Amino acid sequence: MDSSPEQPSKPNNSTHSPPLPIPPLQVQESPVFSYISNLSPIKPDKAALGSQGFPGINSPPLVFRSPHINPKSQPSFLKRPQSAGSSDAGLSEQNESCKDTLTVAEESRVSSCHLSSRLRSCPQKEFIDDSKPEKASSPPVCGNDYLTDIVNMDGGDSDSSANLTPKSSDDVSQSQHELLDSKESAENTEDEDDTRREEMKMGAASVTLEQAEEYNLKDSPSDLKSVVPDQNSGDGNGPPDLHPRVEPDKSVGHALENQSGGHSMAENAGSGHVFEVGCNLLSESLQVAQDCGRSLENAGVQCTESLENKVHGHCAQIVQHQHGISRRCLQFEDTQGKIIPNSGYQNSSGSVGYPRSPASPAGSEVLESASLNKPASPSNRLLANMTPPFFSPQTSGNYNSKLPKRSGIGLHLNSIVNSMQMGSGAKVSMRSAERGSFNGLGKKSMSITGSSLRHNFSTSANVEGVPISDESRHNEHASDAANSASTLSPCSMKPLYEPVVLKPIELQPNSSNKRMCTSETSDSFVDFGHGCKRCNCKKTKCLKLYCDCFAAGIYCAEPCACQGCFNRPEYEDTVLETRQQIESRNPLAFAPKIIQHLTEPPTNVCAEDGSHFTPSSARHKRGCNCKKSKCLKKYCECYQANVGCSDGCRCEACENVYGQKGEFGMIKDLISKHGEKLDSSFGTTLESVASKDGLLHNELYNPHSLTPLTPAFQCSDHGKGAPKAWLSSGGYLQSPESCLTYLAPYGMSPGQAGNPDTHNMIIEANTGIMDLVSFGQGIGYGNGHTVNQLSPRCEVPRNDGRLADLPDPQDWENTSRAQTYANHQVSSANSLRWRRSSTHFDGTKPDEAADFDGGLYSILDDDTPEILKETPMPPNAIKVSSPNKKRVSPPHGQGTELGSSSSAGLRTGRKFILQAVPSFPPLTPCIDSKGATGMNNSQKSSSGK
DNA sequence: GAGTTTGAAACT
DNA sequence: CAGTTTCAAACTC
Repeated sequence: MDSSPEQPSKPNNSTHSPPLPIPPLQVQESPVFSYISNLSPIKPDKAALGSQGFPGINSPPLVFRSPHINPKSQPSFLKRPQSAGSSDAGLSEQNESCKDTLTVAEESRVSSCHLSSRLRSCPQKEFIDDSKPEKASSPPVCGNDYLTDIVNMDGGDSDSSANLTPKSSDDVSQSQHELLDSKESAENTEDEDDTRREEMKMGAASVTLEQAEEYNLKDSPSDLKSVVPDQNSGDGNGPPDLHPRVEPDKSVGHALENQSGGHSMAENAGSGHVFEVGCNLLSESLQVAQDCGRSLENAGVQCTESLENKVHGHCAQIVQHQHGISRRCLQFEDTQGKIIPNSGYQNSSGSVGYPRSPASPAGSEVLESASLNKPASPSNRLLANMTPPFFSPQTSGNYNSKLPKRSGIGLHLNSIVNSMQMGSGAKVSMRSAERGSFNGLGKKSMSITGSSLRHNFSTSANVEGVPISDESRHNEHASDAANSASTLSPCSMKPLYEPVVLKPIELQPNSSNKRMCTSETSDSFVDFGHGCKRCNCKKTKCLKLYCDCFAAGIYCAEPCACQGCFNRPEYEDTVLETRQQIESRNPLAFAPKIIQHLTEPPTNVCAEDGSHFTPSSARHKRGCNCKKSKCLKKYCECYQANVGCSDGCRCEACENVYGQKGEFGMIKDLISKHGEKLDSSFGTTLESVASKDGLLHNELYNPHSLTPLTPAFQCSDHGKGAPKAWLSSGGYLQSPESCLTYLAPYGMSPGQAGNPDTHNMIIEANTGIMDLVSFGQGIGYGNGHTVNQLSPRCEVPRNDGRLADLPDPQDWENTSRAQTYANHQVSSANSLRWRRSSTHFDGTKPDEAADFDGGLYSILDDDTPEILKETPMPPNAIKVSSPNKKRVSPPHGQGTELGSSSSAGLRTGRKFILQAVPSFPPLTPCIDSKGATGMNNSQKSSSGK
């Protein structure tokens, strides 16, 4: 702050001894860097290294390419996972073994195995982090542990959890023990299994199992889809459609890895899905296991004990791997003290790119989400309470491992991580969190997380820290961008963080989560760092948006070839001031440029490249202005982000392979149509729902919901392919602008909790449309809610389909308060930002925004929030048909509430959310079956309440 | 590696 | 708000 806005100039003038003695290395190495690197939009390629996040800076990273880094990193990620488990192979084997072993008698075990395997895949990566932080203790059972944790967490809340966990947990525990005992035997058994497999020609059986799984998955509501997509995306296998994921284990693991590495963003979006999916998977897994068992039986497969043993052994091994990973993570944390999270971050970034980009966005998100789930940890529990709905068993099921990790993640880490998602940032955040330093601790770390994080954290802290974590992350990211400059005051940061941070568990988990990524990423991380591309600024001192590092909210690091760089921790004040100045001019300046609308399922094909990324889901906020590149070169931001061009783009001769201008319009139309329907349906439902404050609160406050949502978005984005998109998506979600973070909680939690299904429905059904609608609704309230609403979390659907997932009323209250608080803060801060953003979008092109994607964008962005707040619903929004908007903003006069008070906003948001839920079902039909399923759940929840 | 092209960011 | 300039990345050679 010392530096007044002018300071930026200082750098210029003052020579720039930019790099002062500050050992760039430290910085770079510092978690912050990793975090930054991840976050930094900067090219993921090399970026990771030294980037450090700005204290106040948001997580612009989303927008950035950093995610791309993933590609490079991906390998590392992949390696990690692999390494972790070599686990992948192990998993696959395990899976197979599980199949083999699936003998009827052990269906339960099998289920656990499947779950574990699935989880494992994810977990391994994620787990690592989580496990670390939380504890290596959770040892073995990886997935199981997670499950157990989750179960515990969920406690009585989640029925599904109860259902799932019990078996899984028990089985797992047993199997784990057995496995552990028989580790040695396990290897042998593996071989045996293989032979037996061959002998048995399990093919059929396996096929049946897979089919069953797939079937289950497919059947499973949107969650499954979401999950599947994510995974797929992650793997790259991705069945074009949603479910590609039949291969739960590997796919998940890969997805996670990949996501973390490159797809993170897309996957993040997916991650949200993942959570849901995870939940679904859990339930499904159980079913699948049963089915498999049946099928196997039918097939005449005979599972010998040896097979079982083998399976268990595999599981145990996996677990061990995880543990090992976790240990590593823990060690890192312990030794480094969480510093390392960077690695995770990077990974994530890599994945996501970041997050989200998303870090492995997906992975990171997943991890984060997992961490959320982790609630097991003390703080986590709070989260758990919150999370249950989201993470509840279901999620745990698949992602248990993942989730659990997160549990620990707690708020800060998560938030940080999220912000970092993209990468290194997480580490930084972690450090800061641990240090409690946001206040003062490493500027870097603080800087990295930036204000956004702080805000988020603060909110989270207020909230109790628990729930927010994940959400906070997203929020943070989102908010970060907005807040980054202004809000960031460290002071706020401290308080917020400390509370949250203090919670060791959470932090660790977070860290772990990140780390998981990091741990995995760590390896990759290094790669990233090296590979990361950094800025090469010569005249801007790296204090302008020209600088990718700066734009990404990262400090420049060694990899950078910049000259006279002031974008260094040493010049934190200057950096912050500059940021603020820029934000003052353009609140969205640091916001993610790419927004994922819903999540498209992973149509994306190749996650890795992101080339196939589902452009449809993500779009560039402002749109490109290409005239000569035809949007076929990296000159085009849209193309660079692996997203399609939208109506908002002013490009000429657009040939964007990810999607050309016109395409988006169709979506709008659909949305508008659907919107109308939704509106009508919502109207009734919403009102009815609205009455149910509890739900609303839950949704709003449900932190879990928050995080999940964002992830989903992220995932949806590019997945792997597009770093920026990723980031953007992830960031987007998170980005303050997106409001998602804040809103996300709303939409996500409440709505999700209540309507997870609906969300899914929505998302799946109309990815684009749905988003809009949901956004509109969400926006109305909270702004970002829309995102959340959209977020897959909704999908997460509790197995129960119950809204009940929502934390206990008390918790909710607390959370709600916290959220409200956060909301206020956020809203206040964000509101401005959002408004700004909206002005941006809207302002710059109000019409456009409304019209085309803008609508979406606006919605997604913060526009909606503004709208909601101020009411002036953009015509578009209305057009969009988001009934919510119409009703919400203007009519009820709630507008004031929405705008002003978080509570009001929440209420409205709740209403919206609820409405959204009901409405979706109708819509869904068009969209996807999934949506329908989701609807059912959501409806149930809504109706039930 | 140097130079050109490109489009965003910044400025007027 | 539009137009111009500046900037750094992307691209080409």
